[in-house]
Amino acid sequence: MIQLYNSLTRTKEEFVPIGDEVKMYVCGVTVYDDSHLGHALSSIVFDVLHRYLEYRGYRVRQVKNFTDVDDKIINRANALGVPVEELTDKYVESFFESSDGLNVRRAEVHPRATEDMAEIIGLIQRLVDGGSAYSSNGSVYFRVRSDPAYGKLSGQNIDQMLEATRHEMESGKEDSADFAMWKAAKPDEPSWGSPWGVGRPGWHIECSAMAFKHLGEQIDIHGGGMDLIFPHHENEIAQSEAASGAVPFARFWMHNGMLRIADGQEMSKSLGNAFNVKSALEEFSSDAIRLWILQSHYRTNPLLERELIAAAERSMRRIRMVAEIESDTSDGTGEPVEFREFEERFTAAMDDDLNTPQAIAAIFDLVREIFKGRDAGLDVSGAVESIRELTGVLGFTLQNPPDRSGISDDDVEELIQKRKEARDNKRWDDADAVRDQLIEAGISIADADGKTSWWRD
RNA sequence: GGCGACGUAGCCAAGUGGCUUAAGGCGAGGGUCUGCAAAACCUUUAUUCGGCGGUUCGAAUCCGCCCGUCGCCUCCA
Repeated sequence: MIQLYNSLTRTKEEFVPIGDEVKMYVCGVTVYDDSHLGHALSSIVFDVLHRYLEYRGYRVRQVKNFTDVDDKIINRANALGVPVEELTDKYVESFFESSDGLNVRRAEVHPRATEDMAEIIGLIQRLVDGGSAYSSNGSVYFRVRSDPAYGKLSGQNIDQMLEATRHEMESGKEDSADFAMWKAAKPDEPSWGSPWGVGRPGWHIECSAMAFKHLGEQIDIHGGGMDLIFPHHENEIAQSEAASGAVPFARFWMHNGMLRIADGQEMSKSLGNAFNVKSALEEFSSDAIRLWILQSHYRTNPLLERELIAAAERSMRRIRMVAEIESDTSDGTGEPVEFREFEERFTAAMDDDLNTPQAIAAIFDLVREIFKGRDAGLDVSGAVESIRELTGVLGFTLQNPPDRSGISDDDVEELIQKRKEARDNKRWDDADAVRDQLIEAGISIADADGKTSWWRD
């Protein structure tokens, strides 16, 4: 039984999909810049959920959107003097490059707001017709007080929220708590025709419209960062449920924690301290980044520090080495190493609200068993195969980290051969000189069973 | 002010009433192996879970207070 924490009820609940296929919507990114490790965190968490649900036998249809019309995009495009579409195309592509680099599987659908404009306008129309929204001066607002359940996700009360901050009453709003679903066009902005005049969609409505279009009016899982709980997801719930009458819009609301940066501040784009995914991938393997993230539970706030990713890179080495063992012991003469109990621990941990730290602990315990089994001459092939499968569920590639040494594989092999000759003739000083040369170049070597293995640090 | 999260070894981080006299990883010390290393394995590194009280046969886990850190309250994954 899979249990997931539902932000809506604030408890862990048994996960049972509504239909044959798990319908999962995850809030994607606004495409106006390269993605940073905070986006990577969210992508990796929901990628692992996607993979794990499939591992447990579910079919999954994941939708992850791109917000490609919004103030930040328009401002950035204007600042750069490029057309909005050119900017958004560039960063959609950049997002995919980063995701691919992190071995995040593509969602089944990656819709863009501007491509689903008909559905967005249609949904707004339904809300206007139903009385929960109203148009005013070419804009359309959601009438928040028409929804008695408003605030159920964030635990907020409308009046208390309004007390906290002084709001400029936007002209045309009935109530300052109301939010825009359609914004009347200003000069020089991208705009679309609508029953209320030319304009563009507000932020929240696109997710409701795209979820409806690509998944249906009631979905199993809706995910995103914790920072989206209010107002974004609160508004999505209000709109979606008001339009469809299907309650709840999403059975499970899942929210990943926010990255912490080293000085204790929350990472945020507005602080300008984003750690770019592509530059991280130049330094570390995707596995190291994933391990660093997945060694914390997804609802906590992982600490972003270079040294912690470097530590994860060292940890990955153990797993990679064990995953490469198979050929050495394929004769399988000894007793097989037991691995089922580790798989059971892995599954039990993952079933419990995706407890990846515990699942990873089970993997490391199995790694130790395999090394011990290998040294004792046991048959480790099944256990190694198990390691490959379990690490695959977590999206590890078991590929080496990026090469920063500047030395080719052939050169390394050649030097190792040279060292072997020296060792065969017991010219230890010569052999050690070669080893020092390799270490200097960022290559570590290990002699075992008459063979020398090597890896890049 | 409202809503919420957190404080576990040098560092990261699970565990949330007895199965744990606290997983796993990184780091560090000792040992086995090795020409020497490395890797691997063995072993040591929290009698204790921010502090003080309370509930209980029993608490890191529940309750209260206090100290400290952080997030959200209409930009944000």
